[in-house]
Amino acid sequence: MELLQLRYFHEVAQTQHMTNSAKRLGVAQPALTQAIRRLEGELDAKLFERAGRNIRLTPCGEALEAKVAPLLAAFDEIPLAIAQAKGQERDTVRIDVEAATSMTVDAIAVFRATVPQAAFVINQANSEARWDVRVRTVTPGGGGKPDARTSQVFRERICLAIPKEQAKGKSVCLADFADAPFVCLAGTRGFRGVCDELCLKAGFAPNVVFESDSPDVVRKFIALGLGVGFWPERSWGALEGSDVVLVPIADPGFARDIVVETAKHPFGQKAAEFHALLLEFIRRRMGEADS
Amino acid sequence: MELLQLRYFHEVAQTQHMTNSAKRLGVAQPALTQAIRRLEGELDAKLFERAGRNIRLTPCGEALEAKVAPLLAAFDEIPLAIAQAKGQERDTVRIDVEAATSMTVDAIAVFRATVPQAAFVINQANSEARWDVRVRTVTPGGGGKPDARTSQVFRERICLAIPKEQAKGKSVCLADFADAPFVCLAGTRGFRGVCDELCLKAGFAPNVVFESDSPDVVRKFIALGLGVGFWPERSWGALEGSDVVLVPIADPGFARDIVVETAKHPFGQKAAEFHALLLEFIRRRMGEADS
DNA sequence: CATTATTACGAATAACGTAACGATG
DNA sequence: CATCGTTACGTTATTCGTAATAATG
Repeated sequence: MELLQLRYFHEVAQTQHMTNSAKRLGVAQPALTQAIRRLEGELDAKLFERAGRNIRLTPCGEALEAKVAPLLAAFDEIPLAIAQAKGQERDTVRIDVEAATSMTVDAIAVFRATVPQAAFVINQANSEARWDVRVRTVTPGGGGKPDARTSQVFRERICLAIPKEQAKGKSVCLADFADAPFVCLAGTRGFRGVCDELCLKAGFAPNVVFESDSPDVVRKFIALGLGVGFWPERSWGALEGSDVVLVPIADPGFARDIVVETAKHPFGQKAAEFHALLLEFIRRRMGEADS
Repeated sequence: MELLQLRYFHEVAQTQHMTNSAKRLGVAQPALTQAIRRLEGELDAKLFERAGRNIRLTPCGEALEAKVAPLLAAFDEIPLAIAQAKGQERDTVRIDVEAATSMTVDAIAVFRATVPQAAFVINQANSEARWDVRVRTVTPGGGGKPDARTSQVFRERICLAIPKEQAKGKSVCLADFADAPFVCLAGTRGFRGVCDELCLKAGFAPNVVFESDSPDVVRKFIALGLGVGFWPERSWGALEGSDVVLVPIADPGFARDIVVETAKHPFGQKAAEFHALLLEFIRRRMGEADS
């Protein structure tokens, strides 16, 4: 049961005339007859019957025509739908955000104010899905391979958020917090993964008393003084609560790289524009930039 | 854009895996790749893109899948729909009724009481449409060719309906009604055609003062005594009104044949049963039967 | 006898399968 | 190096078109 046969059938069902339909279809009459015959054989039902010199739909043929007509119309819409999808895609930006979420959504808000017709599809660390722009975080020296893709790296220090009264100098040593309660993000990738990796290198094992997969919750716990926690210097914004301060860590290597990647080949015009804006946006907020 | 290509595409879109899909489809992997490539070429859009070792739907591919999936499901229903139509047709009787309408519908009522699941499709003298049973009327000797099809003929006299006081004998001569007002059916086929033909043969020209395409209206006019009119002896039933009588016509040839035909080949079981009942029904009402 | 649908047969097109290749983790 | 997708090429199968045949009014 091929699509061409059904198109032929539909045409003949409308005109109830082989010769005329053959002309309109641009094929020879025998080809039409054969195609109809094949269809009848596959469906095991007579679709037309002779009525004098002409032919006429059988009841089965009428049933088939009722089924087929709307389907063929739907098929003819497919190329249009594809073209629309292709056109729409030019204004769609697909983002895979694994870090720096708040900065990214802020950038999106700014972008949409400038380009209202832009559409966004945002996944969180779902590497299966397609993405035009991706924001990840890696350890500075570590396995973070910048990849063959165009990428841009911003480095920032990882600080420790501690109660104000414990802040004695310009920086702190982790060893002083061997027994302190830690509040951490949950999960293995992103910021948590970087912190775990760095602690491992420094030979330090934080006493994690509370975890959450929401940075906002972690922020609140730290702000309430319930524990200390790692905190990126800038990208997460200032900590609320006046009795908590952010101090650099004296131990070496406590920093992270935020990597902004763009898909290799095909990404729409608006994705490129957004990428440029996102880089500028992050650069301004971070105050420092490295490639 | 062939149906097979779309089936292949649908399968691959679901698994996002060429090799597995090829196995499930029972074709070689290269054939799958080629089919997808052809489809992409026709639609002028990339449908899949490489994601590492595997492949992934592009946005256009997702749009196509959304369009195609329900259509393929609908196509798979076609054979079932045809089978249903074929089965249902066994209990459907298609009738083309050009004469003896009241008797036919009475027969249908009787038949349905016996076989409730039977369905009827009734057209009035629409020879284009398909019919299993056909009821026509022809002049006895005339061009009415009983056809190669199985047919059954019932002959009845055509009488004249006249006011009772004018009825002087057992029959009347048309010449006596040369100036009488006639009430006739409109149209050229059926009973009217037979009457016109017979009058022409008899060298008689009725003075038609009123025509209607509805036998019921004609019946009323005659019953009210507004004119005289031709009336089949039995098949239209008795005339209402006690001051009108039905008298035979002395002029020769005033009769009509009611022809019941059955379609040559394919008509369902119930159509055959109804045909038998209709013949018996008419035979009983007419009192006389000829083949 | 003119028109319409069907059958027969040769030719062209397109799909498939095997094998070799390229890419990727 | 093992797996997956792609390209190359020879083979097979299906479909189409021309011509001849049958049926119908």
